[in-house]
Amino acid sequence: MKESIDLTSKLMAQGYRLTPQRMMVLSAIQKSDNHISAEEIYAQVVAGYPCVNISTVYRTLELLKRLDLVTETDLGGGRVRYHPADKGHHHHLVCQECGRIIDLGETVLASLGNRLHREYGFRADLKHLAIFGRCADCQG
Amino acid sequence: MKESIDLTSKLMAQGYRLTPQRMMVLSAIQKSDNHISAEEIYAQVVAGYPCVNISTVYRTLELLKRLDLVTETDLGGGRVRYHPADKGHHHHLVCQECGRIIDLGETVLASLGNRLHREYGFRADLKHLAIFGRCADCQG
DNA sequence: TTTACTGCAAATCTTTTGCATCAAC
DNA sequence: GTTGATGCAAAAGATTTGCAGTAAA
Repeated sequence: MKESIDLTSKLMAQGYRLTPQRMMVLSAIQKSDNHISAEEIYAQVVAGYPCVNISTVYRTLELLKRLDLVTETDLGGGRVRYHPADKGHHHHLVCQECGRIIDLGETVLASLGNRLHREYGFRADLKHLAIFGRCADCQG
Repeated sequence: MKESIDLTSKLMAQGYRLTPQRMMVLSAIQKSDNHISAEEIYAQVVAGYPCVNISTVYRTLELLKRLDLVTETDLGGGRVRYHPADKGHHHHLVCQECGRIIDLGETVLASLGNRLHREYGFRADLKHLAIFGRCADCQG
């Protein structure tokens, strides 16, 4: 359980406390094979510990983001999703038809990033990029 | 006033009515030199016609999108912006530091789109893409 | 005159916040 | 025992909806 060691040490290092709620939120994110929303995390946590409040989930997500244990991706349409930071950054192709999320390898957008920097002086945060469209299955 | 001819004919063609509210919403979007939010549109419209309600603005935006008179762009973080469809599609670089929005020409992402289609079979809707990061001025 | 559109108020939905209590250290 | 974290409830912000009155055709 590398991630719980990470959590413990990162929390301790900055004077935060290790609470069951925090462990459960992190664990829910680690367990999900892909991107999970705040509501879904809440549902998972409540299943094991019913009296947890959703505001705690939000506060914990805020903290875990700050500690770089989870990454937040804004998939548009108000859909904010989380995934473990240690699973690596990746880009997302979001199918607007079926909602499927396809991960792109980190390298795919590298040349785009370089070009944006060269031509616009813009440092793109391509880690959190979501590209919308239609996946192969949904093209009628 | 090409756009009001467009509006009139598109409304008539489908049995919709031409109301001052609709004209004012469209005009606010046309006048804005860039991307405008629902609240900003509302503020503009109210300035000229105080009793307009914001729900009418939202309903009108819905209609104008359906009629392809305005384009909606989700810039993330719950920021949805509108711009005239006839001003052409473009991509956006969004500075997370100062909020500035830089438009990219349509061609910049063409090769990316081709690659996504070739390698993933994914038809990317790059018209509405927003890329986050830091603009040249905000890199400390 | 018909019925689509509007204004109003209330409802949603998601996320945030104030505060008293509770528990990790 | 401290004081940071939690649960609860209420607030906030953005958007949607039901409904009765209004006005475009």
